[in-house]
Amino acid sequence: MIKTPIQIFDTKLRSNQSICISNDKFLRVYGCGPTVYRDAHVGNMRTFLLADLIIRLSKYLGYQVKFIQNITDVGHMSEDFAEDKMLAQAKLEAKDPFEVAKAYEAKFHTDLARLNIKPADLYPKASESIDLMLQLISDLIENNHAYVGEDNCVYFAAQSFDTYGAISGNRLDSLKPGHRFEYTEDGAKHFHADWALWKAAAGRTQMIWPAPWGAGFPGWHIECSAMSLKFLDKYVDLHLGGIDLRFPHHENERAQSNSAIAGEAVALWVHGEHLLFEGRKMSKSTGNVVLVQDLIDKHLDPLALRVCFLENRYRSQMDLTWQSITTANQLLERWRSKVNGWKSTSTTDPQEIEGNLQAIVADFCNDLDTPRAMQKLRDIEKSNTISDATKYEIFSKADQLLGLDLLKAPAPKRAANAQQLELLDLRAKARGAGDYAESDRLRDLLKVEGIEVRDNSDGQSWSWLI
RNA sequence: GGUCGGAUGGCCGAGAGGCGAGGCUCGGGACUGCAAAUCCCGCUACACGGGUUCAAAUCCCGUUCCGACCUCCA
Repeated sequence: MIKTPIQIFDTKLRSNQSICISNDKFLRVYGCGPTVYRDAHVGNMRTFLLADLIIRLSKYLGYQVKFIQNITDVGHMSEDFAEDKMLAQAKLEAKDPFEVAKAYEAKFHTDLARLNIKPADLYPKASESIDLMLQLISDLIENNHAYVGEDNCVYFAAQSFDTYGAISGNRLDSLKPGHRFEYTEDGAKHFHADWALWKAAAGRTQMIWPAPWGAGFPGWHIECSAMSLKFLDKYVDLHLGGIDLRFPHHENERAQSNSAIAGEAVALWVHGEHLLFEGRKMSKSTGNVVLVQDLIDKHLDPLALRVCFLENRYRSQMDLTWQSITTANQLLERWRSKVNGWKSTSTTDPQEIEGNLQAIVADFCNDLDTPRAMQKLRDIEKSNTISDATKYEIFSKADQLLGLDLLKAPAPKRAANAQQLELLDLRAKARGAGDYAESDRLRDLLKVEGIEVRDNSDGQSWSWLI
């Protein structure tokens, strides 16, 4: 057991815990991935960034990591059968459900790359892990944690698992149904809190598989148990996901996994808080869903999002706004421009570099206190005592953790069109001739075009307004 | 009803017993033909009521308000 210096808040124990490498070889990380029935929005990305930050930090400290993230392409059900998300979307797009899943999965990977989120070692798909799940379900029936209902569905017996509720704090007897949902007793479950491991096909014809209990498809929670136990060799050092998954998903997953191996299957449960957009929960019905592509469409660097996320602790709910994104974009541009300017000048101060990096790493190790690390970088940026070359070294090394491409040259400017160039030229001439009334008029016209003109000692320059 | 979190200046947000984080906005100044950018200066806050302490935004007790989850969700 290797105890790393990384401390992270464990939802189950409600306190910071050290991340440990239980097999002495590599950190075993499992993260709940997307259900690929729609585009992943920026809120999803925040959760995926959480895994990236921990993995970058671990690797920076010299540890090996094995990271598994599932792709849910089947079985993520609504209560209502007819509304399986995959199938509903497939119907909407008039495509084969697997085709739909494939398309959204590809987009998911694209968005991760845009945010410099490094890929997992493996992305197992639920649809390709049916055998694993069948085996696990059989094992659970075998050791009396699950039963086949009269409806040919297989249910997990919640009461067979002693510490059910340890993650969320819910107690089985308090989980009385009926507050938010009208609970209808379907008769097949022995207990209201039991959940389906295997759903009988009933009338369904797509995305179903044969099973000992009859054709059907897996429940949502079972895939994460099956995959994490299989691909991480029956023990997870760190399990990640969004806060909403704390209950019931992770509670159920824990019950399944622990029951299967007759022990604790996950050392630490870590949850990322949700994101609001302009003060409200991001949702289709509110109409405020923001995608990574939307940033690109607005000519913003997707990494500006990363800046926003880094400036807020992963464990606090944050409100994202276009204002905060554009501000972050400006910071990114400023840093890149400065970092490039700091390069290849003066001498470095190895002690200064080491001290600052250690302090930044210490912030990361302290439950990913990225806002504090960002602040340290702002201080270093402004310091009068640290040499430029030293600043360059600090920023370039810190970027291994931040993932902001700080060494990249500032974004090349989009070219203006012929008419805009003409206006710029006219303005330069008017100003050169001392015709300020005309040059100001042209500056206003250019502003309408989204161009901001600046006058410098050596003439005019311009940039796009965001 | 149960569970988990919150409440800090105009706004956003750190801090977790004693030194007013920082960012954004705004106001003043330098620079500028004017702007912009940049730099300098300014803006003294911790929901409420008790308590502990030499000292409380921070700890304790109580209250109010807000959000999330409760078998959809990152």
